[in-house]
Amino acid sequence: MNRPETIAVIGEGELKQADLSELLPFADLSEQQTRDILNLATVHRVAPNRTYFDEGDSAENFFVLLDGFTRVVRTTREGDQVVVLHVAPGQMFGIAKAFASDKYTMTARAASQGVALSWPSALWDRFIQEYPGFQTATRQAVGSRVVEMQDKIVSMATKQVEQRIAEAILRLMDQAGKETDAGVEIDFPLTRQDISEMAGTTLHSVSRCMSKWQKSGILRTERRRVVVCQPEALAV
Amino acid sequence: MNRPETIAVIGEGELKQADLSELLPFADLSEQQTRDILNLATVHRVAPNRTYFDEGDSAENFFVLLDGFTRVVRTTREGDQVVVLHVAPGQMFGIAKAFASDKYTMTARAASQGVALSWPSALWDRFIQEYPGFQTATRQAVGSRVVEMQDKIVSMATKQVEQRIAEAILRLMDQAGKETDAGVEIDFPLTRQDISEMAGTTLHSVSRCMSKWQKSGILRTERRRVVVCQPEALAV
DNA sequence: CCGTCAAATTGCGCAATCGCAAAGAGCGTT
DNA sequence: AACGCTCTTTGCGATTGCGCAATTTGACGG
Repeated sequence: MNRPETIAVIGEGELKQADLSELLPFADLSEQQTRDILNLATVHRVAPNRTYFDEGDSAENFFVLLDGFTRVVRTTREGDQVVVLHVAPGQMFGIAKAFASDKYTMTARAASQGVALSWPSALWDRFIQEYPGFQTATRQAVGSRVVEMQDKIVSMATKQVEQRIAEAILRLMDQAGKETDAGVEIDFPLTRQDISEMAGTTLHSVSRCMSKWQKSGILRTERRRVVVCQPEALAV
Repeated sequence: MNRPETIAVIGEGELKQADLSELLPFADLSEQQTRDILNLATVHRVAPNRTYFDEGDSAENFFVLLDGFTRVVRTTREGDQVVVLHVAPGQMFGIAKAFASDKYTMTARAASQGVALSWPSALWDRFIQEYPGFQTATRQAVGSRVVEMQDKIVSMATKQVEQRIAEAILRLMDQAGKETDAGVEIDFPLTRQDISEMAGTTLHSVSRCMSKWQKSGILRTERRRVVVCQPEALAV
């Protein structure tokens, strides 16, 4: 994995080509190309729980996440939030252009302090034509997100709450797992409410489940922190 | 809407450009181009409940549905089927190429007798380059299906079974509704089991709901047939 | 060090929905 | 016309998971 923090820390003026070239969408570019792309980019730093963009906004930009995790969320008329998918560093999001849409259909909310680059949507087609890896990267982005959504639908249709919670945690582990001596820790603050929004249930059920797992030693939790000790026990 | 049956009925040798040009992916083409595309196409006729392709198959072709309805389905290890989305005539499906994938991730099963055209996936990139409408059409196809999946996820996470069943029926109405004097009829055979797979519930719950609706005059059903009399009553 | 607030835990009752089983109905086939 | 098949209906009991409320815990700011 790339260490995108370096970009974030050193600030816009000093963005290095080396970093960008590790991002999938911009692989295999010349130095000059990389520099051009960076010159067109805007850097966003978003505090936890704030949004990169909101559902219904006109889709002026597309993004690549450099650091932090982002939840892509939909809010119902009743005010329930549902997490439709998760974005990890290195991935694109807000790619309405790939859907021939001029509005974002969901809200992108930072799960933890986040850094992203964005470009005006008007550049989308130009990037596709000029940069060979971009087309492929967008397809892969779309593909993996479609698969993620499929899995979620199947899971919600057929699995019980407990299994769905387990799946949500396993997925977070994959995306944001950090090895520690006690087990794999999920690398950003995570409330029961957050998990319930991913699993499509209530925070109560999540709390009960996780208490039970804590008792049997499968995982350990403190406030907003989760460490998974026995991932096998969560997988069905 | 186009009347794709004409294509189906008259057979491959006589496919007419006029029909193809009404399909979104191939809008705005010259006669010569249309002819070229048709020459490369294969016609598929698929009986109800048979598949165009199966989950895991290598994605050799992409399809455009001409006639009939198709369910795109995923099967769980336990054997439960979940309908992830529905394809109506004129739409593309099996577009693994748009997801940078070389395998189908789902099964496409004909809900009713169906006719589709297919092309080898190898032609995908060529079509995108050569035919202006194709790129846009694929983006729209992907976009609308992503939205459909989003809606489904939100719906399954927040709505009760009864509302989900109602939504499934309303969606079918939109896609396959045929006006009759009694109301809008869904234009292909549809079992309780089918509906339950769409709504993510059991056929029993579907049966109960629909009996209730039948009693209050909201809809009328016979074996495998559904006529919706008061669509407003189903919308929340 | 204390006050305040958000997050997490837990018990209890209830409503929704599943699962099973049995019976009935419609349709095509022989 | 009878048979067999699939689809449908319905009742009932078992569970799951939700909703509410009270309590506890931990973090943060002053």
